[in-house]
Amino acid sequence: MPYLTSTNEILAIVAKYTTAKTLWIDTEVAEYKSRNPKLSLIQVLDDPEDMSGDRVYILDVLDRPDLVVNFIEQIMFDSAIEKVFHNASYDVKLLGNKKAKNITCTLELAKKTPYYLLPLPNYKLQTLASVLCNFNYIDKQEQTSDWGQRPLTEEQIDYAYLDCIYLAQIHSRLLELQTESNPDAEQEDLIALGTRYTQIEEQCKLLNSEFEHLQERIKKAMQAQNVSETSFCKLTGYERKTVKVQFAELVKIVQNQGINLDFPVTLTQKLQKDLGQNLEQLSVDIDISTAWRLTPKNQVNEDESE
DNA sequence: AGTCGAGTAATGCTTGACTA
DNA sequence: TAGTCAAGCATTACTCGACT
Repeated sequence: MPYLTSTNEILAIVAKYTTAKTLWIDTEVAEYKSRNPKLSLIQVLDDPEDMSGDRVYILDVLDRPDLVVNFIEQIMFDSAIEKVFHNASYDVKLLGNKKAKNITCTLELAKKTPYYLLPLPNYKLQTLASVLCNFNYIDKQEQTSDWGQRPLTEEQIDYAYLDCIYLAQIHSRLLELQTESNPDAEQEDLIALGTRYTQIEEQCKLLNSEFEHLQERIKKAMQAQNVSETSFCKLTGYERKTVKVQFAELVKIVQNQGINLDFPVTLTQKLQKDLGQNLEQLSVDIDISTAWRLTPKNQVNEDESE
């Protein structure tokens, strides 16, 4: 895990990365609580197979805006290079923001994976690494350490490069899960799917009804007993505020005050009916969409059907 | 601490089955 | 044919969790 501090070395490796197809990237930030967090490290891996860390380069960019700008322009803005991050929105904000191209976020990939295929208590990098790739004993202590200090400790460097390794491994496992869970709709076995569907339908109903019932009872009971927290759950109430006005009054004030306010209003069936003939004078926008609905058939038993 | 998208719960709307 | 009802959607207002 080469740790690079010299300008020339960093420029050279970034130049090399411009020909990469995919890069796995993580950053460490100093003063993250302040209003102006600054980049401390950019860790880059260009070979997902590497588990030794030899291919993770740690670029020290603390107080080196020139190097950061160079990285952003050479790598982040290049749509030919796929950049993989965990919770990309955080890192990308410091690395070119909206103009960054071709970003992949493993957090989003993981969340998109159906829960039953990837049942996890949370989607932290650490959790994904241990469940998906069997990396246990991950120490996250350094995450909140002082990334603005120099020299960095050995532990900090170790932590910094390991995150990239986890990232690449997680990414590849997530891609596997994705292909597995997104089969070609043309090729699906409708019989097998239907069998499974009816198989769990009854369980689903039973569980759901009990679950919802319990939820209601607990809510009611906690309110009645004035308990806000038990060892199982907590109950929080909040006020929902909705501001309403009569339509006629709104129209009047907009006209009288010359307020620039215009937006489409959905004409519900009731409104359409109320408008009656007048509807024809309006230049309505009609949006047509198809909603698909699955209705299970009651499988009739062969013996009973006669 | 700050951000931003995703999740959640309540509420209202639409639709289609059912009835008379 | 019109009225009623429940299931399923859509929308809204708010919270949560991920990163450092």
